[in-house]
Amino acid sequence: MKPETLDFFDRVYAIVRQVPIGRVTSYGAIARYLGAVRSARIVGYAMNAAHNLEDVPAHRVVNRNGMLTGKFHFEGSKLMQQLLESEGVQVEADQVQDFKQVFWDPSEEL
DNA sequence: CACATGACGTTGA
DNA sequence: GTCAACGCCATGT
Repeated sequence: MKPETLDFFDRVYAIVRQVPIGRVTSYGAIARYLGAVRSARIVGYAMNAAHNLEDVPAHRVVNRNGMLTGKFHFEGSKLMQQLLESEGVQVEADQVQDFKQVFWDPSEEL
């Protein structure tokens, strides 16, 4: 692992950790906040790496569509939805309901 | 060193 | 409005 990359990952983790309960954010929003608008995919990659870290609630991070794209990467396919619902986020068909409301933009609220 | 892959996003048809 | 293709950048082989 390269130090610089770790820094990027660390930044992503920092943002995800600061996501309020009952709120979700998107990979692109995080990438944009970090100034890496074109690295939205890398954010997802970071989540994959963060998969082992308990401090990083990856379940609060969804794609721009509000769809739980990474649910398959969790232990159980339903775990992600379960966690979100447990926090008060309505999820249906692997999609966050009222995504516009629960959406948390670090660039605006942080 | 070059090729293929991926928890995404944007643009064009 | 939906669907397909391209681009971006880090990782793994």
